[in-house]
Amino acid sequence: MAKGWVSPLLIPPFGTPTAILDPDPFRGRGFNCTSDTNKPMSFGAGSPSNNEEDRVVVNELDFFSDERKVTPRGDAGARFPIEKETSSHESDVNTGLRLVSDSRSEKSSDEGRSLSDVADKLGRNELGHLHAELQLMNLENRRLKEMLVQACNSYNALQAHLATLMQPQQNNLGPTAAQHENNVERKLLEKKKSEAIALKNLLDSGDSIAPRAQDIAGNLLTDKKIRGESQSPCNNIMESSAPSHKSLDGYPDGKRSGSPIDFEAQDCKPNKNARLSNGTTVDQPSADVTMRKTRVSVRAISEASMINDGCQWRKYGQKMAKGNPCPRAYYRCTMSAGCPVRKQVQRCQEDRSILTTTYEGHHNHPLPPAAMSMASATTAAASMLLSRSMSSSDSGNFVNPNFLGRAILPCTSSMATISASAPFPSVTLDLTHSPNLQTAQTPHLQFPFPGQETLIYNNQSQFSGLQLMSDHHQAQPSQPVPPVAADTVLSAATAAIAADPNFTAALAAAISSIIGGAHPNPNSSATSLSDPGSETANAVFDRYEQQ
DNA sequence: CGACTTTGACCGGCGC
DNA sequence: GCGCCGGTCAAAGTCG
Repeated sequence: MAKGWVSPLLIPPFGTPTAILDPDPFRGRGFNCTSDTNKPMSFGAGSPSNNEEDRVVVNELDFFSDERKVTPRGDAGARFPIEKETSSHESDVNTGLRLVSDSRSEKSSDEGRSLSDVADKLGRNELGHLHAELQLMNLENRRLKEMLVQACNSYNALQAHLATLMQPQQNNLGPTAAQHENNVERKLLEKKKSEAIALKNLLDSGDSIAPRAQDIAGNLLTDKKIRGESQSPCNNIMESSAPSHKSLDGYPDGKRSGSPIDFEAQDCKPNKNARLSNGTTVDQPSADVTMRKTRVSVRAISEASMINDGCQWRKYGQKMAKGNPCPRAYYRCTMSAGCPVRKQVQRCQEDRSILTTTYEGHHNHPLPPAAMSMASATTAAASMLLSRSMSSSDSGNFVNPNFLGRAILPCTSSMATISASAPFPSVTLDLTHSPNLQTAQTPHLQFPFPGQETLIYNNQSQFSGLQLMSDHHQAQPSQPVPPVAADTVLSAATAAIAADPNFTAALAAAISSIIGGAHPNPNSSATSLSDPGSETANAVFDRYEQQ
């Protein structure tokens, strides 16, 4: 097997967040974290395959397969199962024919021919079946590629259009028609981007569940235009709704301002100039200096020291945190000089198998494909956090009664954890539970989004997860829509969040769809390691409901 | 030799 | 003001 290729057949069910983890994912592996940065839409997570068609077809076969189980195969079989099986069949048939011919050498040539014909027909039937299946996959593959290209084109066009719209907006203070139009464009842009991400993930199954776990809240957007999109509405929120009293994260007015989710080119310390790798410092814009920190944490089961999230990290420190015998490791992103993104990794004190990864900051460089969905998901989570903090500012608490409570299912309470006591807003997504999609109580959970798309939860297959459907598909229910791989659920969650101006409700709905009515493990704690004051969304909701 | 990790020192925020 | 604590720095060590 060539380096960097992870067989999609080895991906465990989504409901088992125990990741296939690379103990040292970045060293000497030629892993995709540093490659293909110029091909953000390439499929297959850095697969070195020279035959793109084969690779994609294999992935798609995996989507269609009902036997997506952990069945170790040989390398060749994992990458080219059809070809291997086909050649195997051919070999068997040939061998069988030879044996038949040999054993029947004393019989008449007509009888031998007859037997050969029968065997040949049997083999051809199976071969034909496989060929037909292969053609079907190729057809579907082409269709998905076209969809992806279309989504990318729309995304780029909207990006360009948005850039022009952003110009006049900067000169206007109050809400104008241009701003309104900008908001519309923003929504469209985010929608298209989410669609592209979902499609990319659909075609990209060569990844372990660990990055998928981090997909939910792993990192922040890298695309500068998209970042600007995320920043703009947030700034609007800040300007329009920021109260004059103490902000919810405990900081007085004026101490922090600007978009909390935009950390580009800023150090994590708000009042400290970013120090570059060459030792020099650069002055940060005033808005960045007072930037508020937002953190997104992910809890996942991992035996490795660090889960693979598609980015490249360098350890710069380790400390013994108070109250936890496990050391906390500090990493910074090394994919670009001066990238301000940091992450902390710490094991859970109660359960050493659980790894908590906390992300902070915004990448200032393109991400490899494996990290793209993760980035957008985290941006969405941070945006959700921001929107909640802004809308609940007058309550004097970080979480308002609407947070997650209304839209989310009770079973999701252990999935999303928000912090009401941390000095900065944080959200913790607990992926240590084992959602059982097969026992979903809601067989067809559907929630519409602004625009044409609809996210549908489908439990007909454990791996169906979410399907991204357009009105076109809804109008033609007879047309089969290929089920999306389970890992795409997280991207679909991203899509849900990004497509809905109400990030909270969208996140709640998306998470609800992820676990699909699963019953969380009551023995598992959803409390954030780094934040003892964290509480589950439902607990928060209940507490505020009583007030 | 370069990239990376380790680890003690240092810095700043915060509570008392 | 002082001490605690989280976070970062940077020199030394390690590894391939």
